[in-house]
Amino acid sequence: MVKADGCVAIHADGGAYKPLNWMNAPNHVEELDDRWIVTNPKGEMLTIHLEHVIADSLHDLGIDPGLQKDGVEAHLQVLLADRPQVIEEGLVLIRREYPTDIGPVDLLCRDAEGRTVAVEIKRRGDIDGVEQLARYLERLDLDARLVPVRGVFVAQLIVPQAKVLAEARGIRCVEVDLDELRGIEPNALRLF
Amino acid sequence: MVKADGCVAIHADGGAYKPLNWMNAPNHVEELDDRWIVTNPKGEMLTIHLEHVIADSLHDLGIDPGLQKDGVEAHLQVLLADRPQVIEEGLVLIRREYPTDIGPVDLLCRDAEGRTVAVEIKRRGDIDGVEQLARYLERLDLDARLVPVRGVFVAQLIVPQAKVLAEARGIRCVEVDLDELRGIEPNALRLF
DNA sequence: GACTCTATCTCGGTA
DNA sequence: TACCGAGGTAGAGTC
Repeated sequence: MVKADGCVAIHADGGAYKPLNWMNAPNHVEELDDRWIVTNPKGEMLTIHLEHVIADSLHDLGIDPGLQKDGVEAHLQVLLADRPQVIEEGLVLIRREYPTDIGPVDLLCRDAEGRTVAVEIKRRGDIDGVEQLARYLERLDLDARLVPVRGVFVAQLIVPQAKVLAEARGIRCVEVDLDELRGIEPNALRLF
Repeated sequence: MVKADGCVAIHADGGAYKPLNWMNAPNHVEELDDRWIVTNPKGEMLTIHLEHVIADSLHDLGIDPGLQKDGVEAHLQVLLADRPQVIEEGLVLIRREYPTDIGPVDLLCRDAEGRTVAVEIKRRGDIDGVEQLARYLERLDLDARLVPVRGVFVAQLIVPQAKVLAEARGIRCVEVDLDELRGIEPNALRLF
């Protein structure tokens, strides 16, 4: 299996997920008739001899949408989508996971003055989260139906550097408390 | 990726060899139109929602030939095939990897008295290695051209239990030193 | 970016 | 079979 970044994995037809052998990106794959020669900048080399070719196909899978493992961010998103006024008085949800060509915006809303607001939600608000939101704003500003769009960066904790950067980009920062949010959840499941 | 044993791995198109998510065998894959539901006896469930199907192919890759990672046993075999007298004075190689219907014998030799000798080589000599050689001897004794065949069990280290079992089976044990063998190798590559 | 710590770890070795 | 230790660890979280 050769992935988009050029990494190579040789799998057995069973057992664990770990390949029999592999080469991580970055590397260079030279495809000859009877063998592939994979080399990397470290000077390592892997030669794969091809006995029989049963299938050989190539698919462009586009941009990796990324993986969301942590349920906290998703939970925050659900809670805030249900109660956007917690972020800002008068805020109304347009749609959750609003798609752009560089990925989905967590919440797209409209504020009390009818202006479009893009909300990025993180568990912990770091600089890269601000950058991400800034990129989304750039894309959204190309849409005449939405423009002008402003951004709100929401997290349980926002680090000082992220706050500074957000301010410089004209992005508002809001810190929310997950437990408090859960507390005002009307149909919250409770064990005790 | 679904392997022959039924295990399932969901890979991103880049990065590491580790899947984003997976289910090890044994498990059951229910393939519906828009999703796959993987369940295992432990009661775990993984649902894979299919947004787009770009490719879907199935290949029978036959029996897994297994993987040989450790070069030591192979190296020992090459060295000893070249110099069988190290195992026993007067020993002459008939052939390496001599095939039987239950697998190949590492070395088939003839001793000073013209008797056939089957040699099993291991890095570490355990009981199961002795058992393996005993099985080979049983098969070889069915061949009128070779009979009677005796066995020699060769390893860098032979554990006491294996020695006892070998003696009981009339199999001679020989411990060899790989470094010493390399030392007498005539064309050995040397860095110092 | 460097460091630390976990893992549905995986995998091999040994008693 | 069970335990123990290393890994081309990988990957996430933290500072």
